[in-house]
Amino acid sequence: MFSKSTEYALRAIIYLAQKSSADHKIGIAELSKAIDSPKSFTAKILQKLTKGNNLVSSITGPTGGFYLSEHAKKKSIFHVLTLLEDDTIITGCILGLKECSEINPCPMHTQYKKIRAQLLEMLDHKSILELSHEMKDPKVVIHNITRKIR
Amino acid sequence: MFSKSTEYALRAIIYLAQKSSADHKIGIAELSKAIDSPKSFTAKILQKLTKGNNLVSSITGPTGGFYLSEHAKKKSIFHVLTLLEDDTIITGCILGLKECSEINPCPMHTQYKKIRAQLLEMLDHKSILELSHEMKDPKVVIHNITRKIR
DNA sequence: ACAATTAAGGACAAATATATCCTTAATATG
DNA sequence: CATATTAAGGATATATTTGTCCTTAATTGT
Repeated sequence: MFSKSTEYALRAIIYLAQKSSADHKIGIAELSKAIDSPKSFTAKILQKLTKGNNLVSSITGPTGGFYLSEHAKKKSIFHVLTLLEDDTIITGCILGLKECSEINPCPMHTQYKKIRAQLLEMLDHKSILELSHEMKDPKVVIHNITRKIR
Repeated sequence: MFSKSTEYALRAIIYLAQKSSADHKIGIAELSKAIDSPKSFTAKILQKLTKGNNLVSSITGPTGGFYLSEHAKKKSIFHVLTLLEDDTIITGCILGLKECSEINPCPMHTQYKKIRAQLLEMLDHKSILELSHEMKDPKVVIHNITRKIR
């Protein structure tokens, strides 16, 4: 479905939405451990999201780290996807045809467009913050676990 | 959504379902042109689908080529996916978590499982043949076109 | 000013996906 | 049998994704 990069990004963002704020920043060590992702690689991805796209905020030095502004927490998952230029799932043809459209659809177009609409709904309807609230339930996880919490 | 390999495979299969039979085989040249895919690469993918998985049939020599048996045409798109070992879309977590399940769901699990069910329905409900019938409509395309057919 | 801490950024390494080319094997037809 | 045609298969090339490592810059607290 998504690339590893996108998966790590989404997990990171959801974790940051839940745990971080301007006066409680999260270091890459804690973050990558919490979401079970490769540290340096995740750092790169976060860099991308801080750069021009001020989705993620970051501060260097002691007590520094990453956090999401309250404004950023209101953005949708879909918004994050667009920053990583990975929205082919929503805009592209399921068979990879460039010209597939209402006028000249591929054989799966009619069926797939319904699912695509729901995918977009799922990705764009809730904010990152709302989504992170799922994690108030202790059963809900954002990392690969060994023992299951019931 | 799918890898290039899978996209080519699905387009090829749909084309073969429509155009081929045991006594009308399609050569790789015609096929790759018809579905607008790299010839040799597509040949490799078809090889995979002929090997143990007798989904695609092939005959070498003059009048040879690829075709789908009537039995194969009754298989679903999802069946093709499983042969290419690419069914993570159906079985995997949208955030890439290994342990994501009903017991320990990721924050998107509940929403995504509905969409996943519909994806599976789309991929598994119709046969390749039924799907290829869509192409009886001249507007429907399986390749990248330059001029649009209305 | 100094030392410690943390993200930024560059360089590189490894793995995987995508693609091409050439030779070989099979088979139909004259 | 000879020739032409077609897929099979191996070797290799290229691109992209994923991942690591090391140095630099920024910032904090002493």
